[in-house]
Amino acid sequence: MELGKAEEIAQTLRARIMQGILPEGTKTASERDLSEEFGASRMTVRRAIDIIEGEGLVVRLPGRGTFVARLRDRVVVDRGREVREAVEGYPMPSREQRMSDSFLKDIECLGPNSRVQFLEQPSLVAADKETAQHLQIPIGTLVLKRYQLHLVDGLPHCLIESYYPSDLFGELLTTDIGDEPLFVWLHERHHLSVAHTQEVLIARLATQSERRLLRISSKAPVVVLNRKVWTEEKRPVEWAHIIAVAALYTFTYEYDIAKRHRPTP
Amino acid sequence: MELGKAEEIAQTLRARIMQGILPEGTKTASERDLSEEFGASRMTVRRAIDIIEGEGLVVRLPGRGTFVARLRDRVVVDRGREVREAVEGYPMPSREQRMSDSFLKDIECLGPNSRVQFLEQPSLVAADKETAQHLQIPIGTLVLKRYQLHLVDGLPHCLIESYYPSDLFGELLTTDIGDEPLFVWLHERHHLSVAHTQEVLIARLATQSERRLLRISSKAPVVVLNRKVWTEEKRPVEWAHIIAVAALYTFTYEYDIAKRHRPTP
DNA sequence: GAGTGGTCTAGACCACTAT
DNA sequence: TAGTGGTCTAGACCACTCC
Repeated sequence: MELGKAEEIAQTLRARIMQGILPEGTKTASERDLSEEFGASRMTVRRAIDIIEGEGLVVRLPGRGTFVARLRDRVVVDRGREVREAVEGYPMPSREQRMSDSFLKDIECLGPNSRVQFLEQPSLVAADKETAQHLQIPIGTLVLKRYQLHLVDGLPHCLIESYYPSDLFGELLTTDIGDEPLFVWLHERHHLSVAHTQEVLIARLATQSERRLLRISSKAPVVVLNRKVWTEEKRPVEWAHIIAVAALYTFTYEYDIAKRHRPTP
Repeated sequence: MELGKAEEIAQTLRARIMQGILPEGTKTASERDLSEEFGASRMTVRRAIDIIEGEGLVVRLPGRGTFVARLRDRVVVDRGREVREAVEGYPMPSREQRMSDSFLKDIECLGPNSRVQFLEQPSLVAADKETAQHLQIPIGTLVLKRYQLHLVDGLPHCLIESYYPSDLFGELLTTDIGDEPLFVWLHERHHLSVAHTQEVLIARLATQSERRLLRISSKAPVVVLNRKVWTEEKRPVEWAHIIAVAALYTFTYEYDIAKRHRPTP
């Protein structure tokens, strides 16, 4: 098969990383050096690195260099385990690399070496049309807004913009719950249990502002995950917009299939 | 905020599409014309189009031109509806744009104007290590392999490479079940019901071969969905590797949260 | 044959990081 | 100050589609 020059270079670099010639965390040769080595222009080398960056093999840090990604850092978001646990006999997916293994710890959990940076101070804002609709409240109602950047080992992993009904969560403006998961706090404080969630996933290229915050290049894809959480009483208590660096995440969904064996006519 | 020139051009094009100045299906100005209009080099215009292509706003057809994507063509893969149906009172996600609304119709279903192209004739192949592990059979066991390209309105949407135990599905080598869903056939023929599934999603840039088959550019992301399906008897009956053009898909997952309100210590 | 997107070149300047 | 990645330029040739 005919390969472009950039694709050829990408394959060579890929092989070097896979074979351990370039170990995890290593700084690769600079783009200028690589263009000399491969007899290609720098733009072509950049396209090659774009490709393997999109695959999550390397991370680019402006001003510093390009580094081989630590594969173990890919976060496994594991959903529907409750279902699996209820149905014995199905093999469990590999546990290594797992950062979160319960909904409550979740994508928002703090793993080792990870931390959360608030991009804005949590505040009360008027719900726009979309937020109001999802939280089932009138437009303009005050809601608690949080805007966070999650980092692992200092590397940005995801952006979370989330909205909560202020009557339940408003006191978080003045109260610090530390590392306690939000929904654990909700149960202890208001005796409300989260019971149901809907997640809508889309993958696309990052926008300029997302790229700046997540420190990724212009060709790196992100996964946009819009999450809605309801309590047992069917009250929406969270509407979150999560932007995750695609190369750093794996999403696992596991669920039972309805006993309905024919498509509806 | 400081925007690059490419990002600026992307925003302008985005606005033209959103405001209907460039309606769905319209052919946009050529890259050369746009570079003249914006006073930018063609490479910069290409990067701008890369961006909005990654967002799914336009589709590039080599030799023909760049066309405004028909947004309604984004396929909504809707999972976990069984759960929602069992829990009354939760609002249903919007139905418009929905192509598949049941697992059995699923990502493999044929919507209007869609068709499946077999890239290889279905055949019996020896299971490699990965396939054998997932189907819980010895390495080298013969399995039925299917390799398909799914198109909607002539536009490639996804690639599906799937493996099935040959004792159950082997006769499909010589039997054509037409449009009947595979698992409906399985139930009618062998009285086996699919009961459980696991899906692992990753988003990344497409490889060269994927790009060729799916006719997308080198910066367009894809969603890789590895799916495993079990019967009620906990027997794996499918191991599938699905490559979907990210810009053409939305994945919706909806499920109940276990009644466990504390993270494990 | 004219027009299109796909790829590549050989430079250039910038902002940032490290020393 | 030297090195890095980020961006941009003004060309070039190719394969493909359409007329």
